[in-house]
Amino acid sequence: VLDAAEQLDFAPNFVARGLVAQRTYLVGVVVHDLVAEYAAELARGLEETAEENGFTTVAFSTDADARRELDIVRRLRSLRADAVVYACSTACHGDELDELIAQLRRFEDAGGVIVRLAPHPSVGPDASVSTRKAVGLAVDHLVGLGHRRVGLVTGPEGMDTTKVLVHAMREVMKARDLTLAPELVLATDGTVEGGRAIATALAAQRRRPTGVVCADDLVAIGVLRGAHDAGLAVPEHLSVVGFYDIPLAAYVRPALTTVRVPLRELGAMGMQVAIWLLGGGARKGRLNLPVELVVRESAGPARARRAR
Amino acid sequence: VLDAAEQLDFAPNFVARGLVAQRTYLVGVVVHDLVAEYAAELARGLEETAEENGFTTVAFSTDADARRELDIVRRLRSLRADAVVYACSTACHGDELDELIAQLRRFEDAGGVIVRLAPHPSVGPDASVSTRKAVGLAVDHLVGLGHRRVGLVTGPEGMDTTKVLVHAMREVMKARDLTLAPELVLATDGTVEGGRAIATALAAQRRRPTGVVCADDLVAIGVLRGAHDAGLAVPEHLSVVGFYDIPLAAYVRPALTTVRVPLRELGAMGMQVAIWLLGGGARKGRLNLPVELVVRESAGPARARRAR
DNA sequence: CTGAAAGCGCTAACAA
DNA sequence: TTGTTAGCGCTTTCAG
Repeated sequence: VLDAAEQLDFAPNFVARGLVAQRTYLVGVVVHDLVAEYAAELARGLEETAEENGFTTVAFSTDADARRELDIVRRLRSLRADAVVYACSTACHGDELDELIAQLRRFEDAGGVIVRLAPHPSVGPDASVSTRKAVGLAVDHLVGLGHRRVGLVTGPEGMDTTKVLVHAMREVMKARDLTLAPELVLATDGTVEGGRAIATALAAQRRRPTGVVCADDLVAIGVLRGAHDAGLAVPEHLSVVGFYDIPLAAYVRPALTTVRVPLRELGAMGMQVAIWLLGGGARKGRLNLPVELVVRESAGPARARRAR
Repeated sequence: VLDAAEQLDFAPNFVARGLVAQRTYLVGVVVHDLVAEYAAELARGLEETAEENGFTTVAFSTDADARRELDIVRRLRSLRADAVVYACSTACHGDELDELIAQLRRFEDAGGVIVRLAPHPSVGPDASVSTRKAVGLAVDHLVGLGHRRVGLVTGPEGMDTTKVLVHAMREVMKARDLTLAPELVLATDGTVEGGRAIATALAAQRRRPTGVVCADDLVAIGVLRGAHDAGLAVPEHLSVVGFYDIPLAAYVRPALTTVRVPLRELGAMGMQVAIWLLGGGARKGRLNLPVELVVRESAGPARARRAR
């Protein structure tokens, strides 16, 4: 019998197995946008360790849209995914947030495991990096280069990640006897285009920062482009520091100085936590992965600017 | 009863439904690397229309590795995915290719649907763009700018996509009374770094092309960087044309002149074909989506070069 | 038109 | 050890 099975190259039906075992070996991965390189890196890290452990990942993009986000949890519930790992913060507010929390609770009540790689409503991440440390690295680099007026280019206002970032930046600046004036917090929609637009706006400003740290490398690349188009030389007139160190960061011009986040490892970590929890393990405290400054070309010494 | 269900926000068990319906509503998506922006765009296109039709996509990256590729088909068979759409050509050769074909046949024998968005062993794609037309657009642009020695930067040798590309280029050049000399076919591993490396090599060459068309935008961005580092100005000393028009193409410097492929639409198309086939529809001929040249900054007029 | 029963492919518990 | 059976949550069929 077994020989026959082998000969036919029999592949056991995971669906049926899942039905009886009450385990589908499916784990959902939710990101804002799979097209963003850092999200894809994270997804790959998740996929790799999932695969090594017999799990299959199913990725969903929310597009930072609350409705989509809600739909996704429903689908995950329908699929009876064993776990879901959130690689992005939520876009839900008010009623939608309540709804999301309710759905998530139902998911957990049904035995589902949730792990967070980003801040989520009233819950910190299970694994992440210290935003404070990362921002500290960026600011120290800039300050070391003589910058005193340093700004922060953020993603969408209202997102938890943005709030955490702004807060960390404020703290870090304060610790260095610098202040993050309100006009130094530059909000964007979190896209490359948003970065480009903010750089254009910056170029027209009289008292602009001499250096900025960006919420992520994509936005930073947009800033690079916008600055160039507006005749603002990087790093001579504006220093920019990115976040994540995506594969392309070393290839743009000027090459991006950025704070490296070990995205693959973070994904791997997240999946390990999910598997551990699925195996009945207790939730441990937050795991922090190390960050590291990667010095390239986009940040340089501050130059005295004369009044126009 | 229904009221109670609604109140409990009941989510039907897709797994169980799949068991009886012999439909899992799962469709596999296989790409070389989800981190590559064009692959992610394609995946998003697939995901979107899948979702609209009640299907869920499960993405897998092969890393252009034959073993992984084989594993993926097995998993897909185990999962009883309704369909699989190949967004990349195969990395299998010889025995592995035979094995792959056998696995694929078993998948189909079990009622699975396969759709191809890239050339596959002895089978053309179900939906794609005309490589010839795309290459023609690129070459015509370069020729129109006065280039006569134009090279081709390819992905890995041996891949079907590479073969198709080289063949198309040869045809196109011939039709313009130009020849694609062997030394004008520059093979890379298909990564950004590969592009950078080839540009470095090019810079050291005496009789190098004045313009190159690249297998994809990522490689092209690598070329941009490598050329710059080697003191080769783009487009003054070297014109480069990319392929796909990924979101970042407009933001690198110089902004990439490229042949736009409607990746989202292609993904949507692919999923529609899969759904059509799943519904018992007959396989139609190959669907071709339009390509379009996007002129930006990386290709410029050819300049007479004096012998060194 | 509503309600009971059979069965999808597997696993786990039990019987031989 | 090996073989049999019940049942996972649904859908579909058939009887009421």
